[in-house]
Amino acid sequence: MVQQRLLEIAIREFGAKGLEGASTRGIASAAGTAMSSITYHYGGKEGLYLATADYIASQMEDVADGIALRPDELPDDPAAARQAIHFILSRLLAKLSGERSAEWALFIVREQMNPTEAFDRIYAGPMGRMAKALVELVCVATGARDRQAARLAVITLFGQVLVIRAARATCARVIERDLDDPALIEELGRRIAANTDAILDRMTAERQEP
Amino acid sequence: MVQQRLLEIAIREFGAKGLEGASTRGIASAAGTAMSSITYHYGGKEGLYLATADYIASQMEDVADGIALRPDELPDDPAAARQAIHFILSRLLAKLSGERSAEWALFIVREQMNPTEAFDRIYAGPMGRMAKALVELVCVATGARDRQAARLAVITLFGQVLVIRAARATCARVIERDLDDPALIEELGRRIAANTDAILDRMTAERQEP
DNA sequence: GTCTATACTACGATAGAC
DNA sequence: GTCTATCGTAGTATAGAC
Repeated sequence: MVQQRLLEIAIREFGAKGLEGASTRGIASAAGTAMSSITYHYGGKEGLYLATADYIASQMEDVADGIALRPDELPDDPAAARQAIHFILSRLLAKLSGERSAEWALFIVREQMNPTEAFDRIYAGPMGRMAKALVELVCVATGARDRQAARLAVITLFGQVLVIRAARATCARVIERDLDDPALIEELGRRIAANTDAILDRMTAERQEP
Repeated sequence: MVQQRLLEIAIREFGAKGLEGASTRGIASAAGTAMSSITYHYGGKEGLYLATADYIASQMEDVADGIALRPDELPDDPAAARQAIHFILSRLLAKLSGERSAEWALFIVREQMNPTEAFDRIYAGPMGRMAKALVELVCVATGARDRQAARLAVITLFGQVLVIRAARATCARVIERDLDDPALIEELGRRIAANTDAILDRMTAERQEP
């Protein structure tokens, strides 16, 4: 399918060079088609850019696959909530450390720092649902009274996982090992899980004596 | 100074569009000079790109300013080491949450995911020294026997801070408040400090019963 | 040291053949 | 639905005026 090939290449090109920097000619020729097919299918460069964001959002569905994210599905006892947090974070780590995430990571990070309509489309998908679910789960797991504390905790928990992708070269130098080694990622996952438990324990304690 | 103006604009342009995507004409005209002055001063586009990396590294000196990073200057008792970790992380948070870091952040993140010689130059500066120092400090603070555990912890600690820049739009949506608000950043700093203590405590405990 | 002038390649959009 | 052809604009590099 021409359209699918165009979108796959577009993720890489827009990720590497941005909306302005990327060239429709380059994308089209890499996809083995004529430039004018972008005009035909997406109306132009901006149209392809937004379609790429939608495509990324749809690709993220499998990260959330099998995870209960709907507010009414979330557990209401602390232990189960904590387990759900561990599950989501380990799923995210598997995704972010995988080779394939490298392709759309730069696209998303660019939108994170300089959001356009494309970010709205990405966040409207599994990403936003996962973020909302994590806040709820942290509230349940720690019995937090104010949501604000849970929100701050969620972004620090997420940061622990994000770093393997967003600061990949630094991680490689600090750890001095091949980041593609599954054993290393598993080790990092255990570290993150232990950190998460330590953080949630402390937040539970904070609740008693603030 | 023409060269300084050129470098400031180059950070933004290369950050937004990468080496290929950015245009020397665009950089030169935004800096109010002719394109050929880039050829004169830096030999061409690649030369300017590497000079931009050096410039970023030099700009990072003030993040490390006043922080003891030389191996022989590091404290050797756990409490002082822990305090030094807190100090470095809070300094990093102040820098990464500040408006000015937005400019070079994309340049660095791009190099993180797709490292070139430019990353070597950046990492050779304060960034690499800070990473090395953090590993040592975590070892001292927790009495860790193996360095590998300390290395993994350092990248998760760093991730907590990095997230405010690398996933800025997501943070804004999760927290539902203005990320430029200094009070919010202070609140986040307290959360990170508490998390860090919880993590270091747990690592110290892990050492006794592994 | 900074500029203009020039040569050549590549860009996005569009019209029209098939 | 996919292609080629063409338009006007913008890209890098280089040579040379001042």
